[in-house]
Amino acid sequence: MKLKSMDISATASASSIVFDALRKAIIEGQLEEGEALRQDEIARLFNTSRIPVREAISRLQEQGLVKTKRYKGAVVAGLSPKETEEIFDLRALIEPEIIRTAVPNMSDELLKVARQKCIAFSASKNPNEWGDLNREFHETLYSASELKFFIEIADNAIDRIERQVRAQLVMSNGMERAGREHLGILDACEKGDADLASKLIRDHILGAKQSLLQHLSRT
Amino acid sequence: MKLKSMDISATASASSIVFDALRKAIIEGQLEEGEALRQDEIARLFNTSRIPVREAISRLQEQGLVKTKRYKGAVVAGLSPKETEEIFDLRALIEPEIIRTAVPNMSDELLKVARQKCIAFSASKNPNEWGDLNREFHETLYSASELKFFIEIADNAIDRIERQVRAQLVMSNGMERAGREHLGILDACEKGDADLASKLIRDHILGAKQSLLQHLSRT
DNA sequence: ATATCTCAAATTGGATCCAATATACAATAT
DNA sequence: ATATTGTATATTGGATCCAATTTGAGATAT
Repeated sequence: MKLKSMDISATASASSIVFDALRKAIIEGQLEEGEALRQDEIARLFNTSRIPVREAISRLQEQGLVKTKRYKGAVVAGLSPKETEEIFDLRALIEPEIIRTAVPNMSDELLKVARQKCIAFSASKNPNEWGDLNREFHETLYSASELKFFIEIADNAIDRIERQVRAQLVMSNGMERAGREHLGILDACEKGDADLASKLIRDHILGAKQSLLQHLSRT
Repeated sequence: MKLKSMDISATASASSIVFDALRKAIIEGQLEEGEALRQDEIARLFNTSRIPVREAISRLQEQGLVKTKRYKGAVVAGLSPKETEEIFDLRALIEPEIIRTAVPNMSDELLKVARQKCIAFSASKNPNEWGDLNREFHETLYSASELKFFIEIADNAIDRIERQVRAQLVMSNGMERAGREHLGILDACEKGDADLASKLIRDHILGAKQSLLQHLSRT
């Protein structure tokens, strides 16, 4: 048998497609905070029935991306400044540990990919791309870690504040600073200095928190 | 109006009832690892249709309590020793922070309740009760913290290893040691020593991890 | 004019039905 | 006897229908 195999049973169900699409729309800010998710409307958009939509919404609720009330439906979840701060603090606790365990496992190949993301991030002129590349840079580094639950939690935490982080990147010097910090983190990883990388990630996250909270308090 | 009010709109939906019941059955070990969850069977048990059951299962999947495969259904999720270890490490990172912020907010009333749970835990002869009281003790203390996301994550982490922790409590001196450590933690909270309480919680969790991993490696 | 009370439309929650897939077992061929 | 194929049954995924609840516009009373 020379056929290239592929696991057909792993094909996506309607509900998972809807889930992925809604999640993306929420974290990218295409659906704004407080906006209602109409099951019927979404079902029509995806040319399916409301059943998969409801399953997707219940999963989003479990992830904290939407809030639902019985007989009233789901709305995109928002965060108070205090909640935003807590999410950043959570990241500042979790992600340094991820990096610390990831550094010893980083192959040259992975570091090369990370450097590409890093460069692409700093070079990009497209605000929509910034969020993607920023995230891809972090996730590339984290992927070398074996702490899958830590990564799961970091991913969810990032999901919840992604919209705000994207807004912050657009702020004056948000991009420039992030790009500089990314380079420092990458250097530490390349040198194999896990403690330094860990510390820099922490500073990077706490710095972003400060910057975002200031931004929020001014508006 | 002298009527004691109650939010009728907050009455539980069928899917949330099923979710709660399944979650409880899983973490208490009534459903064992790898066991299949048949939608039809569960629907009959709760005298409902499969729709709410499916929503409940998809939420359980998002919580990591079951694993599902398309067209094959859901089975109760298990953990490898390595995964178990990671969950404990996660707890050892998160819960000390929760306690640290909780201690300054603990009312006398709350401390009294915590002490009751603590005493009841040490006094109980019923293994099934141990798990409940152990958890209630921790959650009582944590409830004084305002870190709701941290608590959310700790709750989920505890959910995932609850079965194993219960098994561990039954082990020789598992109960006795836990009871002793609880007292130490409670004392620190009553004295208002947040740093000490935080450190003791960390030791408590890491000690439980060691004890459980030894138990696992011997069987 | 304002507040209260219908009542129809919109929306969600749940039940029932059909389609797609997996599984187990019998039938057949080698 | 073993391996393969066909087939019936069990089970899940999804569509459609009905019931329960909310919402908002208009009617009515004060």
